Amino acid sequence: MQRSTPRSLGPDDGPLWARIEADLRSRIEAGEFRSGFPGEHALAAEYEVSRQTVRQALRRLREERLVSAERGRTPRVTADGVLEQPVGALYSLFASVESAGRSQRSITRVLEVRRDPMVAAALQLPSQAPLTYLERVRLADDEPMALDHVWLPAEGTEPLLHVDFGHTALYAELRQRCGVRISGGREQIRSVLADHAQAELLGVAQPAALTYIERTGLVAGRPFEHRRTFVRSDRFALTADFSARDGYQLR
Amino acid sequence: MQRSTPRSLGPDDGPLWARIEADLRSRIEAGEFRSGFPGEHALAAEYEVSRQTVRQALRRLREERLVSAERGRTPRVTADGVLEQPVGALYSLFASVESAGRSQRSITRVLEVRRDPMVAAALQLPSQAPLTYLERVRLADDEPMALDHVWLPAEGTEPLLHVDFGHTALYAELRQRCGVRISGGREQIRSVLADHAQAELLGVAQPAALTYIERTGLVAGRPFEHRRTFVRSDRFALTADFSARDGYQLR
DNA sequence: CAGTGGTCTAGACCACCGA
DNA sequence: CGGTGGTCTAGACCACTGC
Repeated sequence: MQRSTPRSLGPDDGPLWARIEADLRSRIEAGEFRSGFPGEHALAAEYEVSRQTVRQALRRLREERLVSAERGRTPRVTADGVLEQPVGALYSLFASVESAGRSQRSITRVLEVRRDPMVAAALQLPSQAPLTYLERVRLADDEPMALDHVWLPAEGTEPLLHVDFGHTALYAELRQRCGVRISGGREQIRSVLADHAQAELLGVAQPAALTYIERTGLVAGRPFEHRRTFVRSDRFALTADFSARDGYQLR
Repeated sequence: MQRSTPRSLGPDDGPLWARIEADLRSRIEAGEFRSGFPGEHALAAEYEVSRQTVRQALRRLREERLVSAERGRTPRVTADGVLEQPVGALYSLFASVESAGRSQRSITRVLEVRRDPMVAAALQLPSQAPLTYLERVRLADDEPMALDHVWLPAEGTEPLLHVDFGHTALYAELRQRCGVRISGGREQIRSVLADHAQAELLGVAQPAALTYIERTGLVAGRPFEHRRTFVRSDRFALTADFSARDGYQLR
C-alpha cells in the first residue's frame, strides 16, 4: 500500500502503458482487487502517469471483459469467479440449446485414468503419460445431442476423478478444483459418418452425418486439453456472423 | 479544399470523433484519398480538433484495415482496389487450399437468371423477383472440392452473366463490375449426407458426409447474396483459433 | 531530411450511477 | 452528492520511413 511512492514496474523494455497493463494483469491474477477495481483516476495517481496512459493500459483488459467499465458504475474484476468469455464452436452449440429453453445434462460413460500414445503426443506428453479420460453423452431435453471425449494430463487433474459430471461443466470444475483455466486453443471442424456405436448412442439411423469437432485447449500456451466431440447435425448447427468490423463471431 | 475554415460535419448528436469517423468513411467511399490518405496531424488541422480525437476517429478504420497506419510510412486507403479483409468459413476453406500450394479453379455448371420463391424470401425480395444464379464445382488441383450455389438479385448484377467464373472470384467481380461490396453476413454450418447427384459431382462414394455452409451476405445491411456450399469433408476441414484476447479466428 | 504514427502529459468538462 | 468513465485540448518527444 504505497501512498506517496509510485508503484514500481518491470524492465523498461516496452511502452509505459504495456508495462502497466502487464502489472495489472499479474495483480488481478494474484487476487488483488477482489473487492473492487481502482478507477482510472486512482490508477493514474498510483502509477504517476496520465489518465490517457492508464486508459491505453486498460483498453485490452476491457476488450477482454477482464474488468468491467461503465460510466458511473464501480469497476470490478469480472474474471474472478465468473465464467471467462466463452468462445468456440462447442460452447456455441451448447449455448444455443440453453437459449432455446431446453435443459441440458450429461451421462458419464467413462471417467478414469488411461494411457493413449496418440493423445499423449497431441498433449506434448511422453507416450505413456497417464491421462484423465472423460467420456459423456450430452443430452438436450433428454434427447442425445453429442458424444464427448476429453483427455487431460492426469497430473494435476486428480480431483476431477470424483466429480459427478451429470450437471456440472468441465471448465468450471477445472478452474475451481484444479486451478486451471483454459485460455485459448485451436479447433478443427469436419463432417463425418457416424459409426455403429456412435449411431446407437446418439439414437440416429445409419447412415448419418455428424459434426466432428476436435479441440486442443491451451493453458499458459501449452496443450492441456484434447477433446473430440461428435454432434448430431440433424438438430444442431453452428451459426456465425461475420463483418469487416468484428471479424467472425459465433452465436 | 477549404484551407482556413474547418470541415463541416453532420448533426451534433454523437461524440466528435464518431462524426469525424463517419465523415472520413463517406469521403473514402466517395473516392477521395485515392492518391494518399492524410496523416493525423493534417486531419487534426483540417477538422480543427486535437490529435487524440483524430486518433479515436481513426481507430476503427484502422482496425478494419480500411486505411493503413505504420510509423513512418505514407498512410493509404487500402480498400480501394485491394481485397477487403476476408472472413468466413468459405474463405477459410478455399484459402487453406491455396496455402497448401494447390491450384484452384471452377467449372461453371449454370449461370443464368432464375426465379425461386424460397431464395427470394431469404433475400427479402418479392417471390417472383428475377435472380442471378451461379452454380459451380470448385476444384483443387483438378479434384472436386465443393459444390457451390449462389443467388443474387438480378437487378444490378447483369454484368455478371457474361463473366467466365473459371478462375475469377465472385466477390472481386461483384465489386469491379457491379460496384457492390459484401460487408458482412451470417453463416450456418452443418453436416449433411451427400445425395446421389452431389456424390457424383464431387466424386465420392455414398454414403458420404459433406460440410454444408449456408451463407447470407449483406450489402449496406440488407441481404444481397444467398449461398449454399457443399464441401467434401474427407479432404477439407475448418480450423480456428480461439482466445480470450482475440475471440474466434478462422485460419 | 521532413513527415509519419506511437507515446505521454496535465489539465478540463460532462453524463451517468449509486448512496 | 462524489466517483466513475467518456470525451477533448494543446502541447511534447521520439522511432521509424522514404526521399
